[in-house]
Amino acid sequence: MTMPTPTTTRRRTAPSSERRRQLIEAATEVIAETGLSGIKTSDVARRAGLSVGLINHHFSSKDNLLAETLRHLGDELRARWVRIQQDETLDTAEKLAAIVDGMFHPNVATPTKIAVWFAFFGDAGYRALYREMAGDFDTERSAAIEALCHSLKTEGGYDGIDSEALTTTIEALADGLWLSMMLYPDWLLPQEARRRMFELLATQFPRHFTGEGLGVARTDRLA
Amino acid sequence: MTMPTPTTTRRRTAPSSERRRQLIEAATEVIAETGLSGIKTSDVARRAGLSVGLINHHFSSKDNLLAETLRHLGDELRARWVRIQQDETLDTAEKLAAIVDGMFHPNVATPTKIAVWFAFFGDAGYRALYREMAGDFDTERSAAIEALCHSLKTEGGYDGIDSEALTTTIEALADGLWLSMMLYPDWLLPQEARRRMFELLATQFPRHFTGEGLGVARTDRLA
DNA sequence: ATTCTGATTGAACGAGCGTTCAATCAAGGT
DNA sequence: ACCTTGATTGAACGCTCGTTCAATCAGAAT
Repeated sequence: MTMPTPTTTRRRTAPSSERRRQLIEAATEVIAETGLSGIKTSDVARRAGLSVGLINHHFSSKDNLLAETLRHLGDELRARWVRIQQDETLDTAEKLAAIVDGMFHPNVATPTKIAVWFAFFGDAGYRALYREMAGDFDTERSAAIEALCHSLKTEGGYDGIDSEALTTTIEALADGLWLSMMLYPDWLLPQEARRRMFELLATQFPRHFTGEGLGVARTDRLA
Repeated sequence: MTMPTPTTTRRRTAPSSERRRQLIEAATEVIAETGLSGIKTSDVARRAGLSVGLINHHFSSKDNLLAETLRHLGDELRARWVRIQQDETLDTAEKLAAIVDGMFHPNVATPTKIAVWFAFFGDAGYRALYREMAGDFDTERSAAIEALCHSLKTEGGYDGIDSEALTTTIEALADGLWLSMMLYPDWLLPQEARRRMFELLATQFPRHFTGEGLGVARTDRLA
């Protein structure tokens, strides 16, 4: 029935979903390189190897393409997080460790993606969009981390822990480490940043964490 | 000699330095409101109550005005920091506390100013400019904090402190708290953020700090 | 008063860029 | 073969700014 694509010829048409993916990927790279203030539709099109008209055909406007780019980035992070949340085989400390690992995973904490996050954070014109798209996720994740801290406190018999305050600190430290990685990528590597996170956890939950990760010998099972 | 300015009439000319100040202030506000991607010379001029021509007269270009705006913000922070560094009456812990206080001082950690910092961080097109202008200061301050941590470690008899790692953590936490204050200003107030900083210090140097600030009863002497 | 200097204005200009759309093409259905 | 549908192209269009500059003005000096 369906003809196999002619082997050597590059297909000149593709389903909408693939073109959208290509354009979002190109937009991601261009935002990381030129910033939201400098991005041009012609640059994105050239990067994707497609014509400018396709942007408006598949996204109706440049602004919409940017919005979808942000949404795509958020979905990726959310999916990773949901997978952790729903994993019944993980105990409290393991979930917390998995969340932290997720934030500094090589597929997430790439220079390009971090730059795009901060581009949307940093530009007041797009910040409303960010809050609209990521705000719910931020608060959900916040609540989850707080619940985990609280469980660890009661289960582990830790006193004097303020779960809410600690959650703020954990998230802020993660954000700040991301910023450092972006500004001085040669000076702070994701691996090192991850260690700073676990050192913080180790000061609060010394019987569960070390600077390396989980205190109990256990390899990461999560991608 | 010099005529006193006519009392009720608003002066129609002013020295270059004052106009520059006015325009930088207006630019700061407009960047915070519209972002670097949305800023227009006409908006800045209107905000300052002056005409567009003056921007090019006093700054030669929009880009240059933005660069000077960033420089002005940096100078302010630097001045505060230098004053602390040179204050002979402060001991090690006091200096560290003063640096932290400086980062969350009401004149520094305003929503507007934080937004401008992140605007320059976040836009790849201006990030080179940021590094050029603030990079030296960043490394100087980093070195100073590390030296203070190291002193506190030896003077205070604290073991197992990695001054370099701790410095990274301190700075990253501060940056991350700034980000949280910007994204969710109603949820995280500077006062609260400051407390998170001192709680971190208290976990590392418990005989010198509490979550409130310096462990030894002592009011801030630094503005 | 007159002149000189530098500040100030804002309309006009022109480059840059997002968007449109008529024409073309690929591929599947009949 | 022919038709239909949807993808694709990129030149052309028009709007949005950043910049310029001739004209005006304020204030000081002579």
